[in-house]
Amino acid sequence: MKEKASKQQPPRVFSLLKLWLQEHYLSLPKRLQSVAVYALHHPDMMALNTIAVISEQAGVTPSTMIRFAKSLGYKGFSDMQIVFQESMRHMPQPYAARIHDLGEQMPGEISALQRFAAAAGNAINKLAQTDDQSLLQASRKLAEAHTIYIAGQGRAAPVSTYLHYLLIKMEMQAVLLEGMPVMVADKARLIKRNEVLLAVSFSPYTANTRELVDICANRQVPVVSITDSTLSPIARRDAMHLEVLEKEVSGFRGLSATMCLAQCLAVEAGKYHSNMD
Amino acid sequence: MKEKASKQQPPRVFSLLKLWLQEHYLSLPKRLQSVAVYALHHPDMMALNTIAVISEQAGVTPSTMIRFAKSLGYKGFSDMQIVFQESMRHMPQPYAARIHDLGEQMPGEISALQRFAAAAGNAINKLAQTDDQSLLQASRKLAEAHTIYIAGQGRAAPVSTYLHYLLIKMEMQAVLLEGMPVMVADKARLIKRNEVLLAVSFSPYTANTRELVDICANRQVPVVSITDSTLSPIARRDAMHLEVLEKEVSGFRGLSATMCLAQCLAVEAGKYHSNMD
DNA sequence: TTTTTTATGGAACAAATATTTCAAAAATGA
DNA sequence: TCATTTTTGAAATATTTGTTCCATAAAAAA
Repeated sequence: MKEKASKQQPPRVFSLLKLWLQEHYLSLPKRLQSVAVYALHHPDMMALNTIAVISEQAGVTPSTMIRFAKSLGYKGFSDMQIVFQESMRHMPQPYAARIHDLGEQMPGEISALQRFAAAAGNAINKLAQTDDQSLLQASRKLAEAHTIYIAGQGRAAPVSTYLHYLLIKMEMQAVLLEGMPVMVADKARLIKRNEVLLAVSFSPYTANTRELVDICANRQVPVVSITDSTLSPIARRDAMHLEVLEKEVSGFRGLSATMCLAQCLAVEAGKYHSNMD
Repeated sequence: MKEKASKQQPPRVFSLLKLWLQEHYLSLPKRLQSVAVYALHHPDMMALNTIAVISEQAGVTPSTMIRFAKSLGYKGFSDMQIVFQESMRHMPQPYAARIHDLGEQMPGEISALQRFAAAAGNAINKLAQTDDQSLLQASRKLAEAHTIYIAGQGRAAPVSTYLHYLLIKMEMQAVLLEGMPVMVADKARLIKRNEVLLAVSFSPYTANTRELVDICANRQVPVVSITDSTLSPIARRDAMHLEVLEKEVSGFRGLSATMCLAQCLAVEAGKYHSNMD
């Protein structure tokens, strides 16, 4: 080994790397210092680009970049880059990072509750970052409708139950479509154009809910949907769709972010509605 | 050019790419469809990893990955990956930090969605900080029961629906107590001591659910409850109660943290249960 | 100053990664 | 059904990218 690598294990999380740099900054060679400054100021570059462009941006040679990584104890540049990449992955999701750090401190067991909570928090954060436009449009659509018919089965059932509860509380006309598939389909055929279907469906998309959407779309009844992907067969048929994606934990997807979205949709709709009278 | 690349310029921002996929999804070959699904569900992977690991995760061959990129009109995979990377770079977390803050409601123009998301995030954070002990005890209690009877009305209804869904999926015997109050009370009187009542109730506590708890407690049937306060009349009667408190936004309490707790409870119970057979 | 150590940049090298090619399989249409 | 087109996976290839090596320059110690 030529490079005087620090004997200790290199930091595997960005927050620790930062700390290390702050401490040892002064004792680093000139070029390595400028790399350190650059790395702390442009972590996204460090995560996403190749040595060639990073070193060029930082004003050093590729060799220096690798020396930098090795002087921290990493196996090479690529090894260090992983740390930056992970930090990006978690950046918009502070919960995951926290859990990750927690795991370092107490390598034993992270409680199930915390894993679930982290996943829920992530999903909610992602949701908060999405654009409101479609949400506002959708809620206006609901507010304008004479009656709102709500459909959703399986994992989506709790969501439709909640939407129904909220809309009723907001003094809006809402009907929960439940019961035998055939009867529900018949009911759906009676929905008028000044009413609206609010469909909730997640992968794997229940044929039943899909059918309802088709029925309404064909009859030019407005459809608002909540799904987990723009690729869902539901989303493709309607004008207005809202998207939430929950991560799987222990084989099950949560509903935390979805419920948040539902609440927001219903309350916004209620606001519009009350302003109309 | 072998690949029938779409003649138009490929989308250079992620949001447009999403739109494009949504439109053309159906006309894509099978494998390309699965790549599309994967790409939309794991944009971070697409941005940070190499073809080899991405394609492996997505369950396709590297070739398919490149074909996918080309079919969108990109020069190759790398060209497309840039779009994913950019989307990561620009993913600001304007309110993610704020979500973390407790109870701080900044004035100015914060969208409704973000206010709701913040409240949900707070509730989940609080939940994650609570002790697991009672959760673990409760889930064990559920796992040991022959049948789980679930009760919850009004705002609690979506929670019981979800719990029912989850427990059934975990291959446990679960019955949702719904319908006319009188009949439900009659059913409750038939619950045996080796079964359990899982009651969900929030303030203002519905007389109905409270009655069920009383019936069971008097007959020495175990009761597990989810409520929003240890002072709730439900909690006082049973041995095992779990607490979640959601903050009110625009006059309505959310259910995000509650759903998270429900999921955790059910999955943990399922784990115990499957270990018992 | 001279000697020794350390730091630096560029070129050669090795490893990995993306891309292309081609034959086989599947799907489609007659 | 058979012929034709499209789709697919595996291997070969080309390219990019990271790493190592070494000569030179700078700094530190003598």
